[in-house]
Amino acid sequence: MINITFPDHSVRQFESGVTPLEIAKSLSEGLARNVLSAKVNGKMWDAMRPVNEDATIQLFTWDDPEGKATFWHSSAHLMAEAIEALYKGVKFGIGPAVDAGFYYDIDTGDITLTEADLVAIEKKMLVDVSKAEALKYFTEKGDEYKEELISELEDGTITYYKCGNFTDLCRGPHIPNTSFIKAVKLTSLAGAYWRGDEKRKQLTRVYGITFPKQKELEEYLVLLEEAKKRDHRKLGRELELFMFSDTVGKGLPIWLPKGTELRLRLQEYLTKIQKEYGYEQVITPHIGGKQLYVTSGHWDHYGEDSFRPITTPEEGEEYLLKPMNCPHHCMIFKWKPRSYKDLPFRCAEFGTVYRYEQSGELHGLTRVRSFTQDDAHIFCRPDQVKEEFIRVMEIIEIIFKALDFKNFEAQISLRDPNDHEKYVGSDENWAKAEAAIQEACAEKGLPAHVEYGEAAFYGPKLDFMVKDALGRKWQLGTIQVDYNLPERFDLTYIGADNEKHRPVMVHRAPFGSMERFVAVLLEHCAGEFPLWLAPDQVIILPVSEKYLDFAKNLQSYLKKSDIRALIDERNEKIGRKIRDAEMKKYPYMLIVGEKEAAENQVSVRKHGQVDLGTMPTEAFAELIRKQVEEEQNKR
RNA sequence: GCCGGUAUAACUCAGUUGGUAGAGUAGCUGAUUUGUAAUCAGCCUGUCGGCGGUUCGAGUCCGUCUACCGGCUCCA
Repeated sequence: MINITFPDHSVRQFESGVTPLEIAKSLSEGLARNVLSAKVNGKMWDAMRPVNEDATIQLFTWDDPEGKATFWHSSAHLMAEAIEALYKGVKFGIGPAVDAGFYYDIDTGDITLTEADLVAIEKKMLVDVSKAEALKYFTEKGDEYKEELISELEDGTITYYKCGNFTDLCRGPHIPNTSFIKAVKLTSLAGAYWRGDEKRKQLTRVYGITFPKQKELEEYLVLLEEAKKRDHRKLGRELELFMFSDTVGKGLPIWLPKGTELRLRLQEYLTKIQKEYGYEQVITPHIGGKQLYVTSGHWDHYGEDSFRPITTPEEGEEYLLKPMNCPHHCMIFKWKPRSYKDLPFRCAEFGTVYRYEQSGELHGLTRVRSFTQDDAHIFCRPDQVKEEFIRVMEIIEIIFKALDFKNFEAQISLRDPNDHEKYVGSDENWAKAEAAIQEACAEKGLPAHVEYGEAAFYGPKLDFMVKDALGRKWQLGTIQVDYNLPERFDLTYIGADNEKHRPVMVHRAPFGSMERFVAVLLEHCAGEFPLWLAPDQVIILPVSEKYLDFAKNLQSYLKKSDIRALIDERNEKIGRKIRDAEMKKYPYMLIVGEKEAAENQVSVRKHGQVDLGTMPTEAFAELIRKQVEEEQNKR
């Protein structure tokens, strides 16, 4: 007999060799019907795999993320089996579960899969299946991808699965029976490099998702449609915030008047906070001499993947569109001798930069070739680094709070421990910089996960990652500790000992870029901006043309009170004006007719709500002022 | 850059097996003067993404380029 410990710490005895499924059955028939996989002593486990020793056990169903992962992983195998049956001679790479569904990377040889094939595969998948074992199979079959994976596994740890006629090398676990899978949707086809290496062969990746009930698939598809409605590219056009033009060039966003209004509000807000935090604003040119980037190391690292240098016609001098602001700011630091008493020097700029992003990477406002960073560089003494770092974290905290960004992930981006070639600077400096970030996070109590290989070439970063409407992760805010650029630019300050010392740089951008931030903000609020940011805060709706004069007086009064108001002057009925104003998501509607004009009042209607009643115009202006103040002070 | 897909009016989309393009919305004009989510009538709108080819004839078939969409790779 063995002792099985459950998550509630209760212990029960079972025969050695008992399976999780049998354990579930002893608890309840219903549970047994729904168990997909288990965790035994911390290891993922098949529901039908015997347990031979004392163990703690967790049982997973569709309601657990682990259960879903098992379900989808098995679905990937089911799909592979269907593909193998339909297309002879295809070879299989990997087929894992992902956040929403699964994929399988496949070498299809001479065959090109198209979307029509996906339907055929879906059908085939829902026919039959079972499970068993085998191994030399892959060599005999000549599947070099699986062979490579096998060769890296320790002997005795290899498990593999057979699914109908399809046999796979796999760590499992799998669901007890593929009849659990009742609904299949293969969602997309894509190329994917084998093992993520661009130099190796590109396989065909098939994405899909499955469910235990047809209804759940339908609900998922509806949810997807809803998410697409929040797409910032769609909302950006509908709300007239920004545009692109093939003639201007791809990846070069153009901010329309309403989008500019929104962006300026964000910039104003951050500028105010930065003043409180001792920043000084600067402005630098959009181009810089090539030598600047040779010195910084950027030319070495990105020169080939940048816009080509601009040259002067007579002298042939080379200038680069600036891809970042730090070298310019270093020159500002160098401009005059600095004393230890002057530090930290916090140099801020909304700096527009230009980067040659691969054409396939461009994506709405989130990945562009020209964007404006809410950039700043803090030049400080080594003993000030941690405090300065924490003060930047505070600024990011204030901003994320003001905008209700709750679901961000903090990521500590460190060097790739296996590839120091990619980075500049001494190990000693890197160690200091990486330690500073980790200490600051610990001190601030910020939960952050470490990601290796994600550092900038000159230093480690703390990145704030946020997901968009479709679950894609984007880096917004970033703070970077840099011991290297001060050395490369030979920056110095005079210390209390009257000797020269090397300052440390902190690069930071709370929004990241105005473009990406606005994109993610748009998707988060689905275009319903908080009042303080809305390009148009109030729309005045005259009941008929007779009240246009009153509406115009009201508008100029509101504008004097620093409230952004417009008038729907169309010759339409009030119901129509309200409907259109609702669809444009204006935060407030003011309905004015005979009664209001006579008494200098306004009837207030808030977006998404009903009639809020009538109030004097002064009272309304005060209400707006108060709400804006509250929204900006959620510290 | 790579793989797959898409491209028809300002927007959202129809357009059979090749026979020279249509709807709704928006816009414009007029009537109506409106009280909390669509008033009515009329009018206008296109190099069918560009270029080339097949054909008596191409929005439709083929090639190519461009842009966009979904991924991969990259992201100072």
